[in-house]
Amino acid sequence: MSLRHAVLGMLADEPGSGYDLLKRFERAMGNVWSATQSQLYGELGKLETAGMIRVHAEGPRGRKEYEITDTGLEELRHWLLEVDPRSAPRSGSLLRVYFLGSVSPDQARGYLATMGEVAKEREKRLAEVESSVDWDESNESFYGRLVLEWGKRYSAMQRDWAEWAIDQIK
Amino acid sequence: MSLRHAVLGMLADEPGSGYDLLKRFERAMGNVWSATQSQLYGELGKLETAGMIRVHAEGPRGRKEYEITDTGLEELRHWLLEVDPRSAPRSGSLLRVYFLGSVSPDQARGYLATMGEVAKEREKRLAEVESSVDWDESNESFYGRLVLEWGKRYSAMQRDWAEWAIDQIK
DNA sequence: TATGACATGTAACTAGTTACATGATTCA
DNA sequence: TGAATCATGTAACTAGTTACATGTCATA
Repeated sequence: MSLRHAVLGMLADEPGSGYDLLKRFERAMGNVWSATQSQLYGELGKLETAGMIRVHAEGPRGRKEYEITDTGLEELRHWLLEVDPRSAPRSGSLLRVYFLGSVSPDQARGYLATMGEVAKEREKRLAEVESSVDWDESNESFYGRLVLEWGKRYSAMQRDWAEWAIDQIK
Repeated sequence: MSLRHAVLGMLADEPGSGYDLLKRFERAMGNVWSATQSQLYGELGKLETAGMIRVHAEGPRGRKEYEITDTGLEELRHWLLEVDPRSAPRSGSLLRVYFLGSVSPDQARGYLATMGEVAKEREKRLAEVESSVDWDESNESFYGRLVLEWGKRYSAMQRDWAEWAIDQIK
């Protein structure tokens, strides 16, 4: 149950409405987690019921701005420090590679080439994020940069691997 | 819906029972996808109803050995070649990094160190798989090796990144 | 005044997890 | 004969997706 913790983490950085959080998912955090609008509003409701967040301001158009409570902060820290971070790996694109024996070598190379392209696009997008975000001295910026660097290394790895893999298919 | 395709892909390599497939998930494919026993048997039932697999032999203890049908092979190829492989990224361990500002620098370093350890364990496990599997000339072996190489590169990247990240925290 | 961004919610579905339940076969 | 492994299934739950539904506010 990580959406819950993503929401708590974002609200620990700064309060915001469901709409705000959705933007933040799309923008900075989209690389490592995503959520649909529907799921997000549902989770906000549950977190409020559980006393982990509370409405601290209301705005126009029914806007409800949430902030994290002490209970919520406690839950966030518990998750960060005491819950085993290992999770079931789930990579659809790598899963496909296993089964490329079911198509022709040319088609297999084509698939791997697409994987390489996707990695390149990702690198490009991350470079844009890097230059467009104004990195201040906040914790959010600091750890955000660590995650960004991870994304860059990951994309580069994937690109190199895809090129290598294409060469392996005679 | 990738479990369905994982099952089709495995049965395209060779027929097997639910129990067999479960072993294969744990063993070779665990790095990129996993499934619970419960989910697997459910999916086998649905695939049989859909005419994508069929029971081709029965054994002791109610064992049902499935094989893929032409309809199933068609579905597998469709998925491999025509379905956009991009999927929502979902990395719980990286998500946590975003929020390390909510704990002390020491605790943050501790978390990153754990990530590095996990990567090292993974490298070790993959090395064991590499030496224990008998890599023949089959397609399954060939593409399996590509995936294994990906895992090795991924783990090495993660380990290096974790070491770098720890150094960033003053 | 109409368009686009802001803003929230619900219903119905698919995917995945955890726990329970049962029984057969092998082999030490 | 007892333990490990083989083997399948169901029930109840949580997580995530897609589609629908509604309305407000700013501004061009």
